[in-house]
Amino acid sequence: MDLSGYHPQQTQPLVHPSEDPLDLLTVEGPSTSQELKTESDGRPEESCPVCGDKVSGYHYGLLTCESCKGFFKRSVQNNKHYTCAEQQRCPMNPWQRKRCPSCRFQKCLAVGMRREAVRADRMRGGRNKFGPLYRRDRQLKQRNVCHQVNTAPHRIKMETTQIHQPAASNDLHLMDSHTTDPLPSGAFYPPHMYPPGIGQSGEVTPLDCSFNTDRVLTPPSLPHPGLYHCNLTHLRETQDMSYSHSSNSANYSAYPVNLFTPRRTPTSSPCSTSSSTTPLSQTPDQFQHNPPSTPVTSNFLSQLMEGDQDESQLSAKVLASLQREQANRGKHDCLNTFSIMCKMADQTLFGLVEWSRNSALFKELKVEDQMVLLQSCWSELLVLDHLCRQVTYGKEGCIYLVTGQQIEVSTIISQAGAKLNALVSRTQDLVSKLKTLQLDRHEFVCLKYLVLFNPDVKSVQNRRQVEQTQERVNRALMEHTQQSHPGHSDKFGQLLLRLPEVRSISLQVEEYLYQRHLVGDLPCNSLLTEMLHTKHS
DNA sequence: AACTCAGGGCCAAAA
DNA sequence: TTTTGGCCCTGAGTT
Repeated sequence: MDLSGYHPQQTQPLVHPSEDPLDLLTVEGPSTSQELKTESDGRPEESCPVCGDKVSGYHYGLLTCESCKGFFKRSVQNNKHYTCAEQQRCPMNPWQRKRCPSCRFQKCLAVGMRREAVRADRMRGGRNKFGPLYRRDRQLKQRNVCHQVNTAPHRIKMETTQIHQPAASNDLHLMDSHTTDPLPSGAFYPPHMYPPGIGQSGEVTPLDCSFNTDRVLTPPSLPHPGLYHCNLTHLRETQDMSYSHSSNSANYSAYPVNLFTPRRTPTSSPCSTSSSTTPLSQTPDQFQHNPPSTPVTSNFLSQLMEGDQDESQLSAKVLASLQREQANRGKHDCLNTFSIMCKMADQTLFGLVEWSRNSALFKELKVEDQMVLLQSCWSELLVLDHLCRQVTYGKEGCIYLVTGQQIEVSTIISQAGAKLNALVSRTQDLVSKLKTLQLDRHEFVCLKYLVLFNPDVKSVQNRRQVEQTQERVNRALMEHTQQSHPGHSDKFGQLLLRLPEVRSISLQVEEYLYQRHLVGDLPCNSLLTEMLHTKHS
C-alpha cells in the first residue's frame, strides 16, 4: 500500500491546450479529478477516489484500488444494503474504510463507480462496454502528465469524455424559442450545426430521455477525494488560472479553481455575463422601466445594476456550451434532458458567481467572506434567477429556459417524478405571485443582493460590513418600490415576504440535486456538484 | 496469434 | 462467521 502521495485535498490541475481533436471531446465532460502523480518512468500513479489507496486499474467505471473494486463488486453482487451508524459522513481512507460500508458504498457511487459494470451473469474475462473510454481517459492522462512535466504548474486539469447508454424512453419535447427571445437561437446555429436535442426556432425537438428514468453513464473517472470532501478554500490559493480556457472549452473543472482568482483584466472573461454597457434594447420593455429616484438611491441603485447579467449573453454562452458538448458526443450520443438542465444550471451558476465577483460591493469583502456567502446562497441565487426569467419572459403554463427555449409545465408534470413535480409546482406558484407583484429588473437585482449579503451566514468574519450592505440594499429597494409603485404601498413588504419561500425552494432544489448526484445522475466536476459537496461535507 | 486489461473467483487474513 | 483485499484466471477487444 503506497500512501506516500495521498493528499486528498490537493490536486494538481492541468491544462492541455492542444489542438488535438481529442481535446474537444474532453472539454465539457465530467472530469477526471483523481489525484494524479507521476512515477519516475512517466506513468501516472493515482490514488483511489474512494479511499485514497493505490489504484490498481480501471474498475467499474474509473480508476480505483483493488480493495474498493472488490468491495463494490461484492456489494452489488450480493445486493447489500448498508446503514450508517453515524451521520453518513464517515471518513474514507485506507485505515478507516472498513469501518462503515454504508459510507464507503455511497462514496463509490458518488465518485462514479457504475453498478451496471458488475455483470449480472458473472461471466469472467472479456471487456466491458467502457473499454474505449478507459482508453481515451488513459490517453488524456498520459498527455496531461507529459504536459505537466513540460509546462508550468497550476493549470486546469484535463477532462475525460462522457459515455452514453442507449436512450431511455419518455421523450421530452422542448418547444421552440420564444418569439420575443432576447437571443434567437437560430442566429447562433445554422441548421446543420444544431446539436441534437437542442431545439431550433420553429421546431419541436425531442430529447431522448425523461426526467425520471433517464440515465447517462458518467465517465470512467470521476471526482477525486478533494472534491468529495472539498471546501473551496483551495480556490484562492490556486495560481495562474486562466479564465480564457472556458471560452473554448467550458471546462467545468476550471470553475471552482477560478472563482476567486483575480482576473488579469476585466474583459478577459468570456464567461462574464456582466454588461453595464449592454444595450437595454435587448431586454423586454418591463425591464427598461427606470422610474425617477432620489439622487442617493438612484446612484446606489445604479451601482447595484452595474454588472447585472445580460440575458442574451448568458443565453448565447449556455447554448454555445451545449452545442460544444453535443458536438463532442456525436449524433448517436445525445445528452439527456436532466444532463442538459444541469449544464444549463451550471452555466447559469457560473454566471451568477461572475456577477457577484464583478460587484463593487462584493469585492469590498474579504475573499473568505465572499466564499462563505456564495457557498451559502448559490442555490437561492439560482432560484431567483430562474424566477426572474419566468416573470420576464415566461408564458403561462411554460417554463422558460436560459437558452430561450420553453417547456410546457404539463409535459414535465407528466414525466417527472414526485419530487421534481413538487418543486416545479411550488416554483410556478411563486412565479404567479411575483408576476402579480410586477417585479422589475431593479427589484430582482436588489433581492439578489439581499440574498447574497446575508449576515446570518455562519463564519462570516466581517458581519458588520455584510449587515450594513444588506441594510443599504434594503433601503434602496424600499425607496425604489415606493417611487415606482406609489399606488402599491406594500410592495416592498410583499417582496421581502417571498424570500423565505425562495429559500425553502432552494433547499429543496439542493436536496433533489444531491440525491440525483448520489445515484450518479449529475455531471461531475461541475460547479453545481462542487457547491453541493461543499454543503454536504 | 499474441497481447492487453478489466471483471470475476478464490482464499488467507482480519474483524 | 462474515468481511476484506490481494492475487490469479478468464476472455473480448486490440495490435
